[in-house]
Amino acid sequence: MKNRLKVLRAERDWSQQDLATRLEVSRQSVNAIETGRYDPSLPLAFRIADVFGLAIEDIFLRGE
Amino acid sequence: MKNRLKVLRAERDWSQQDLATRLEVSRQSVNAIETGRYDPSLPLAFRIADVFGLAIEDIFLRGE
DNA sequence: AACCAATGACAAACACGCTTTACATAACGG
DNA sequence: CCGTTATGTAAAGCGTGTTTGTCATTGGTT
Repeated sequence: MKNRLKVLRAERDWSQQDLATRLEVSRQSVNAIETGRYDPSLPLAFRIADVFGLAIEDIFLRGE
Repeated sequence: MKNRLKVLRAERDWSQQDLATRLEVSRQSVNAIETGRYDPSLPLAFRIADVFGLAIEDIFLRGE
């Protein structure tokens, strides 16, 4: 499942560690999700959406 | 994570098995999600949203 | 009463999400 | 050159998501 995390981080000038801290997950989790190695759980997806102030559908893309 | 699956099924008069078939998952998965025993994966949450023609945020509730 | 559909729940097994620890690389400022 | 920051990846371990199989209960039908 593709996502726009890298771009959204860049827009805010956040490192993977910055985002991980805000989400209260490990940096490796952010990296793994961002590089598509796995998808976040639904609760984590909600936290990600909250951190960026967007809907889940605006961050994670249905394609593939 | 609370959800509105039971109501959404009722509105459409679908059994848990009907929904499971549309989602291509087991009936037990639908039942477990519906009764709150666990949350679906993000890809499954997207399929659920698609089946009902709603946004994930309109089916799964942030509270608790 | 007997039957069947729908629902809820449990167990065992396997795949996946997420953790920590660790290592490697590239880019930057002293 | 050295130290620091950012990123990608890997292994081991734990908890969760999903499956198949099974059982019990409830409500409706015949």
